[in-house]
Amino acid sequence: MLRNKTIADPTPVYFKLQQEIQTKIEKGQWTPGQCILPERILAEIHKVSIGTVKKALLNLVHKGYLYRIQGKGTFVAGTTLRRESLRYYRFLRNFRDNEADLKIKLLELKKINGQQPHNRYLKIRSDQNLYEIRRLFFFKKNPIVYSISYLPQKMFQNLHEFPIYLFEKVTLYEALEKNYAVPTIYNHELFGATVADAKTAQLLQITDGRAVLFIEMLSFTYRDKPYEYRKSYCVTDERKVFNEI
Amino acid sequence: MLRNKTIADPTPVYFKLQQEIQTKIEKGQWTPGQCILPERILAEIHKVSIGTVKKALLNLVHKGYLYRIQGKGTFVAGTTLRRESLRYYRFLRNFRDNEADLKIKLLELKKINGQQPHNRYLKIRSDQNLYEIRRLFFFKKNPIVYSISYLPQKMFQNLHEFPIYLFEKVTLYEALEKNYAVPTIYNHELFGATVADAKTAQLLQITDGRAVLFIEMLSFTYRDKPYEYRKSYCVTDERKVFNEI
DNA sequence: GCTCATTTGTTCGTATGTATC
DNA sequence: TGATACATACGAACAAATGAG
Repeated sequence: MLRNKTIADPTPVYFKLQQEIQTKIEKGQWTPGQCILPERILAEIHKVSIGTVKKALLNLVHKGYLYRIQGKGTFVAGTTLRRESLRYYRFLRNFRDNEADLKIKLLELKKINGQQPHNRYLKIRSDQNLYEIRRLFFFKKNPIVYSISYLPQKMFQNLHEFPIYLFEKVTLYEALEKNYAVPTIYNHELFGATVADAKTAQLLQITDGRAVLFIEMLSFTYRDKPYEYRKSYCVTDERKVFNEI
Repeated sequence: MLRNKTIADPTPVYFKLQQEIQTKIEKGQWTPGQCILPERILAEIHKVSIGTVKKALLNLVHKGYLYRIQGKGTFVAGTTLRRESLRYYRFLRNFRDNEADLKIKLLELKKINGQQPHNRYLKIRSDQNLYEIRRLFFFKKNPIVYSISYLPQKMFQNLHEFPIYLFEKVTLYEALEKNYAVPTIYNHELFGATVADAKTAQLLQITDGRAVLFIEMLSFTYRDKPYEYRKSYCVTDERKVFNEI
């Protein structure tokens, strides 16, 4: 057992181990915060050297699946750790402004029939039904964002049975990660300017026909699976949407 | 010479080597595309093991400063390699659309006095002068973006002496990287919706007072030094600005 | 506060595989 | 084919952080 590699399979040993662990995390068999087996044990089990185990684990640290604490152990990471490369909106007046603290109000959560282009974006059949979540975000009592989210019912069963505060106290992605083990890996966004329609203008307390920022967002979880399509209308006179690349 | 570490300096050897190489690249002593010394030689020079050199080099590969080709060598990377974590705008109609190919027209390049908030954003004194670059971006003969860039004169001396095509054939960041060795490391952006003023509306060939997407961008090079402040006005009825996070 | 077992972090050295020219 | 350079893998030793007793 000096060499686990054969001529037929050029896949490095560390890579196989790395993939094995990644899969366990993606399937939810190893959950965020959990301490995994120490290097030494993993090396014994897989009959490889410590160095090989180290390489596999460090690669997964780089990819954001694990984090390590010297003297304590190796742990499964949650979305928050990967969030340094995943930025959600912040609202600023200018580049030196402090971040605005937003309050969330849930307007409506209901089941709706599948529709286009939503289902196409979510990569589900057109007859699959959706959850529709309408929310209003406030900055100091003033509404500044109105958003409508669409999620596959099949993926988030019984979402309507959760208490309302779940959607008002934490961001949607935090709620979904906790309750459905669906971490956000990356987002796609489209930015545009549009004119507020009557309903949106009323909700955002602006005059009908004013220019608002329109953002379409598609959020992806593991294996490039889209799980949320969201449309947002933002009042940007005072505060603009901030993005750090 | 068994251990290079002393009690007084707990900084790992690989980290010092890593920083040394990174500095050489940042200062332009080692330029993009250049092949650096092989592992073995670096190990001899610094009197460390191959493994330690490897660790330093692999970290810099991960940070985007180097790339390695088995059997050939280790090379200094250009901005393009780091660009996977640095996205510039793309224009799409929807999430499944193909990217639009834009043509650039330089409207004006002139020296102007320093002004606020520009100089503050660029972290330069208020008496330092600027270059102002006005450009128009076309998609199939139709203007869709009007942008005004501000750069520190001191940092880009003789920029006005470059031929016009430099600003029309390649993106501004490519031109700056090539001619001034100023690679883009990250951007900050502010998105908003606004109403086109008379001049902007005329340039973008839209009716006065229509909603346009307004983007403010601050670009940073090494050591968190801002080098460009840009304001862009985008027509987004057909195509929206795409962002991949 | 101290000791000690555990765990990760760093460094070394060696051998072999594989890609490039 | 051979020389060179990077990639993988092994094993060993010690440093440094953690937490329990």
